[in-house]
Amino acid sequence: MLKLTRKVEYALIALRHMQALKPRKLTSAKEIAEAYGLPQQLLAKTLQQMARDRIIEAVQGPSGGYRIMSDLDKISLKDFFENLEGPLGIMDCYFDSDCIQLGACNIRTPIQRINENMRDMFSKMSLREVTQ
Amino acid sequence: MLKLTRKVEYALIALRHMQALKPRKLTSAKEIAEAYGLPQQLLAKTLQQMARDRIIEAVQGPSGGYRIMSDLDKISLKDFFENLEGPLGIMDCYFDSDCIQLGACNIRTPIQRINENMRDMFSKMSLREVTQ
DNA sequence: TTTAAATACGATAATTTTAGTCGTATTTAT
DNA sequence: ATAAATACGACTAAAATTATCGTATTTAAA
Repeated sequence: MLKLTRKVEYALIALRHMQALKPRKLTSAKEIAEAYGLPQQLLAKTLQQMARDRIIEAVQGPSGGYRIMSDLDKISLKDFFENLEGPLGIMDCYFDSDCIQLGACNIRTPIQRINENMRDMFSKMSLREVTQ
Repeated sequence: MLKLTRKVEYALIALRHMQALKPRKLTSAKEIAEAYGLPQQLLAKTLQQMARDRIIEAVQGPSGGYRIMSDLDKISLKDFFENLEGPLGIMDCYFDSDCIQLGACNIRTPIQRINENMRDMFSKMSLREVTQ
């Protein structure tokens, strides 16, 4: 429980892999997928999303690939998680609010408190701390 | 993401409901289900599990029901969550360990660090804080 | 002592979410 | 031109979650 998805897992593995390379050196989705036994296409999508978020840079064409672009110290785990998977919280009544009751619900406030604690905690951890 | 399940949600709603009652007053699964529009049977299972964990006490027979039994101050959210849903962590390679790679995996240590932070955070919050 | 209202709980069905694949387009070094 | 890479929407498969069903047990009260 309180699990995050494979997308995040693959993203972390890829970032850690890239960080071990010489700066500016490119690596491809194929390379990473083979090195860690990950599904290449799914990994590729994750890399593409990180590229959109400008965490990594994509270079197209043969001998293209990806490389780290941002300063990972400056990215919080909270932002990283939320970029990949949307808002971070233990229940989603705060985001899609299609919950019928709301009126009757007696745990909105406490849940909000937990969410804040969690977001706060992940705001204070940098992506670097995890990938280094 | 990082969501917890309905079981926990229903448990919190029920606890909060019980806490608003006079001490030792019983309330039934049916009563709670109707008050908050929850599926009665699923709620009942959750209550039964809490009863096994001795957070609440079950009284059988007609005019039976449940009432709070423990001092909610003394129960951490971590224990509460884990009783209901098993070990708390953002990935489960630490629990079922049927992960094929392990050797190749490069994020075990960082993930462990995140898990520890999270468990630590929930260890420091009491169930009472959430239900009061 | 029968009845009815409650808990107890394993098994199964339905639903939703997550994970993974496919197909095709685009880019670009060689 | 070709081939190797990224880009990405649509779709399928698998897994996890949520909900229901059926039946047993307990026990207060008529």
